[in-house]
Amino acid sequence: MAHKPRKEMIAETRAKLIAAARHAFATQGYAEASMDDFTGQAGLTRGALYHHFGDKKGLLQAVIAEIDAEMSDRLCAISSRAKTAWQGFVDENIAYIEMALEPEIRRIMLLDGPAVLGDPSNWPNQNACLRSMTASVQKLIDEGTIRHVDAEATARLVNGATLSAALWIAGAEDPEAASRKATEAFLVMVSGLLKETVPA
Amino acid sequence: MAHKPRKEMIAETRAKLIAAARHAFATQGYAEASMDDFTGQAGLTRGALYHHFGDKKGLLQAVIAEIDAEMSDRLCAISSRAKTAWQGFVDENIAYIEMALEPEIRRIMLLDGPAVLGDPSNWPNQNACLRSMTASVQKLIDEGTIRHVDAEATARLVNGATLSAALWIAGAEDPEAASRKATEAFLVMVSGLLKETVPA
DNA sequence: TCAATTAACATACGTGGCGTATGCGAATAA
DNA sequence: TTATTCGCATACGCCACGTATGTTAATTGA
Repeated sequence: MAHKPRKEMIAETRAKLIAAARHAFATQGYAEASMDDFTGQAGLTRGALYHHFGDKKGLLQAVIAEIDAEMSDRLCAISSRAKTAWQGFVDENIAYIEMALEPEIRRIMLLDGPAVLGDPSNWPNQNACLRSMTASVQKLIDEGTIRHVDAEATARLVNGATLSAALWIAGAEDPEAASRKATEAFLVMVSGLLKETVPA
Repeated sequence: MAHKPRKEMIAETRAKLIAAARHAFATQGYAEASMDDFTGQAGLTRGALYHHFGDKKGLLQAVIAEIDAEMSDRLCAISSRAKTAWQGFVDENIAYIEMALEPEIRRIMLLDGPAVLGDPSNWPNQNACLRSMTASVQKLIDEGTIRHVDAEATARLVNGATLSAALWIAGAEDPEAASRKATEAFLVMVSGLLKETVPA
């Protein structure tokens, strides 16, 4: 049985650490996740972790970068399927709410991430989600669908609204009902961005 | 020099612990704040802390309850000064953004609080801010100023938007400009809630 | 009024988690 | 071949948290 090439082994180690940490962070939370525990479950030790990621925060950054990329992919796929840019914008935000309902994303991206690394807007090379959302808004401005507002500020506002809605729904006694209410209220609110009355 | 009555001594101990923790949490963050350190600075030990608050989380809850009450007071004062309910609603949200720019509130209420205690909407007897915001929205619905949306969902959405805006502004290279952009975009967005075109 | 109990803390102890320093084998470079 | 770097494991010390155990003063109750 031939051994794998060295480069592959290293990449595999990194991947195993990220996967183990991702699972531990999602289920127990960042603070409660013991590095000894989840490195052990990956068949490694903290030595490998410190070598590759520097410290616990560094590993969290790597986990966040991975999840962020996945979220961005999913959002892009959704908005690209829409017939109009506006519908794509709306779909993207509804999808964001649904993603934020997934425990892993809520825990890591919305709760622990900001607390440990600071606000997402200061994360250097990730938050592809925000960039994608900003691009969508800019597109709507350029094609004249919505009013001439600042794209980045609007993207942040809308994103914060959906995020907050998701947290609310997740904790609600009746998530189904909360989801419907939130979606409806969201559509009404963002209709203020439109130049003319909402077409749909 | 007569000693103070017993009840007062106890209340004083609690107040000293909360004040010391509040300062430590705000400046160093919840995770980095050592209980030995800030109880010592208050002239006490961890024994007093565990007796009164159970554990570190319990103390954080007390700190959050205090700050939440202060924020609620400030917001109520602002909205009550406004000429119309809509103007009060807008003022309240602008004020919320400004409050969220204060490092103490950002750190404790917006970053560490949710990470440690879970989302604010699940906090039992606090988040008076949210209740006050919900009441404002309900009032606007009742008087026919805004469309018939769910008050709580709308309050959450709007609050999340302002929160996100504040975090963005705080981390922006040019906070002044960011603040102006965010405020303008906010006004445009929430105008979607109005039944008729924005009066101001 | 005088035990007995409880409240309000302080002290002491054990444990676990983190970071760093060190070691070691394998791969690469010289 | 030797030297050096790389990839990881092992070993150590420290600090912080939680708990168990005092200790003193106030309160109860008979």
